Parts: sequence; C-alpha cells; structure tokens
Amino acid sequence: MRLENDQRRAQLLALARTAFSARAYDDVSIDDLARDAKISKGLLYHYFPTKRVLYVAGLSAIAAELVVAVTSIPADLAPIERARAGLDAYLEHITRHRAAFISLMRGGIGSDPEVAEVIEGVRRRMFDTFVVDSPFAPLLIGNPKFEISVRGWIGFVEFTTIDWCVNPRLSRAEIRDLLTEILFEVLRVVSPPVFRTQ
Amino acid sequence: MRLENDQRRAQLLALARTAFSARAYDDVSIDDLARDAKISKGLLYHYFPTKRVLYVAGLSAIAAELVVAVTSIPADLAPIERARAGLDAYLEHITRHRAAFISLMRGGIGSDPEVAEVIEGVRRRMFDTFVVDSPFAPLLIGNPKFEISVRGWIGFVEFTTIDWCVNPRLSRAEIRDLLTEILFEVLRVVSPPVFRTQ
DNA sequence: GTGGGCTATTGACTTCAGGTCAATACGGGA
DNA sequence: TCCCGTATTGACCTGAAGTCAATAGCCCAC
Repeated sequence: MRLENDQRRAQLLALARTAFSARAYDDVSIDDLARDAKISKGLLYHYFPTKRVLYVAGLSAIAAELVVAVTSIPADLAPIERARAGLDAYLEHITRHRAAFISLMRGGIGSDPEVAEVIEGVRRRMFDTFVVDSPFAPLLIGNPKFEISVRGWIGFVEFTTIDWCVNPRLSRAEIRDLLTEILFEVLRVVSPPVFRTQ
Repeated sequence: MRLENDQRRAQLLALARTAFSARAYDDVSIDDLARDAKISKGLLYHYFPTKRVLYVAGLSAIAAELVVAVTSIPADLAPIERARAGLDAYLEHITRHRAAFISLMRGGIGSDPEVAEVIEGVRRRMFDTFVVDSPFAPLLIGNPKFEISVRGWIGFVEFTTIDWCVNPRLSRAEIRDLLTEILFEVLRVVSPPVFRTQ
C-alpha cells in the first residue's frame, strides 16, 4: 500500500519504538521491522538511512516525551514543591512507559555518542528544571561541588527509578518524597552556610 | 608459535581487555584481535566460543580487580572511615584504569544480561563493603527505604565518578569526602531516629 | 629414532544482517 | 493520455561472526 511520506515515516517510527522498547538493539533486525511494516527493506532505508538513525529517532521521541512531562509543571511553585511535582510527573510518565524508559536509560548501544547525547539532553533538562530555574540558582551555578552533587543526585534518581520499575517496594509517593528529601539534603550539604536554614 | 593453553588464553584475554577498553564492542572485530595475537581466527574461537564470551571474560577480570581494590581495606575501621577508605581505593583504582572503568560502567552491550550481572556484582560488593559490614547494618537491612537509598547512593557515586574521569574539577580527596559526607547524610535521612545523632 | 596419539593451529567455508542501487509501479497534474 | 516525481521493490554487495575438517608440532612408548 502506498503511503504519504509523513505517514510512512510515522508508522516506521512507531514500529521501531515498540520493537526497541521490547527487545535489545541487536535483537531487532531491519528485516523484521520491514516485514512488520509490510514493506521492503529498501523502502525502510529510504526513510532511515541506517538502523542506528532509526534507533536514535525512536529514542529521541521517547526522551522528548519524558522531558515534556517533567518540564510542564507550574512555574510559580516554591523550589521544593517544584522538585516534588517534577519528580511526580517523572515517575508517573515512567510508570506508563516502563519498557521505553528502561531501554532509554540502559542505552541499548552503550557507547554510541548520539545515544549518549540524547540521554545527556534529558539530564540537562532535568537539571534545569529542578535547579537552574530555582531562585537561589544564580548563587550556586559555577560552583563545582554543587554542580557535581546535583548531577550525582540525578544518578541517584535514575538508579532508584530503574530499580523501582523492576521491583516497586515503595509507592510512587514514597519514592517521590524520598528523592525530594535527598535532593534538598544534598543541596544543604554543598551549599554555602547562608542557605543552611535547618 | 605454539603456546600452552593457559598462556594463549591469558594472552588473548589481555589483548581483549586492552581492545575493549580502548574501543567500543562493535568496533573491535574478532579478525582484528586474531591478527593482533598473530593467530588464526579459528584458534581464537577454540579458546573463546563467542565474541561476547571473550568480552564478558575481559569485563569480569576488570570488575574483579576493582572489587579487590575496594574490599581490601582494614576491617577494623569505624564505619565512616571504612567508607572513606573504600572510596579512596575506588577512586585510586579508577584513576589508574580510566578506560577500563568507563567501558565497564557504560556497559558496551547495554542490555546483555551477563554484562549486567557483572556490573551488578560490583555494586553488590560495594554495598556490602560500605554498609552491610558496618555495626548498625543488622538494624537497617530489610528496610526498603534504606536499601533503596544506599543503592541510589551507589548510582550517585558511579555518576559522579564517570563525570570526574572525564572532567576532574575536584581533587580525589575532595570527591572522596563529598561522597562520604553524602552517604552519611543519606543514611541519616532514612534511618530511624535512634541513629540521628547530629 | 620412530611411530602414534593428543592438542594447538589453520584457512577455507557458511551464515546472516546491514546496507546499496538500478529498475519499476503508482498517482496527480497538464 | 501522457508525463514526471516519488514511493516502492528485490536482487545484490559486504563485512564480520562463527564452523569445521584437515594439518602441524610435540611428547611419550617402544
């Protein structure tokens, strides 16, 4: 069946997302995908020049959705509420797209620079959402200890979240509150004394 | 040149470790390795039945060395000193085997279960070293919030450490102390009030 | 020393998946 | 109805993983 460029592209992208979420990169063959789409392999290569490009396109779409979910929270919240709401959105989104999230974060192709860049982009956006946009950020940005700690906290979140996907021993609210609390403890540890209100 | 089984095996393992540390899994070909070892490809397959097995063998060796480095610290230290010493050994070892460490943690084959198991083994050993062997552990083990937090902290460490390898903005001692401090803050947050001495 | 057997070693072969390309089918506009 | 652009095909190429029957070198019994 002949399809318009955009429709065919969207169909292939959707198929790829499903396949790469369910199976590992190497376990998804282009022939399989073409067969699923009921087209020839040549046509698939007409739309995506390499398997890796197709994979990255799918991954980017997943990442973009995650970023939208996390960053579309009210801007006028207090820092701690902002973090809590962002984490809530993050966890909610992940709950609904478990397989996609895991394949995103586990990085099907460990060392591919483009894949790394996609994941890094998600982290940067999270960093911005949780910290840069907060009122005291201007005083913290540029402080290595601070920046390193916040990135470390993001590692904490990713780790915890992946564990949680596999084996949810705490409720979403509990995880959210735990991560929030730890973020602020971390900030307290690395902040200049002026911020240590407790 | 004809070699004894063990020697040939060791030679191939060493070559593989070097190659896989320097380049990505897919960028290392069996033909290359065989050529480097000045043997035929068939012989290589006589020693390691698949490329993946060879890769995992190299990775396991790297992981084992890291574990040895971290766990061979005096057993009679106070918990906080134990953690600090363990982290010091960890960072020292990583400094000396940067490429190997990064290839271990980035997981050249993201979704391979055996690779995941190797990395998971390292984490488990670190968990044990830093926490289980400490005096108050019996009261904390089994508490989900606690276990999740410590695993999260390990994520914090891995993240921070990889960043640090690429862009060392703090000294090793500073990173070590930061990670130690954060571990104890995390423990404080999730511990029953009885442990909150500060 | 020599013949026999064990094992390290070879190299040509197979397989399979990613990627290429010239040729074709289809549809809309003049 | 013809023409042209583009979606589509399928046969082909390539390179790397993995196989295997055959060989070469060494040690030991005689």
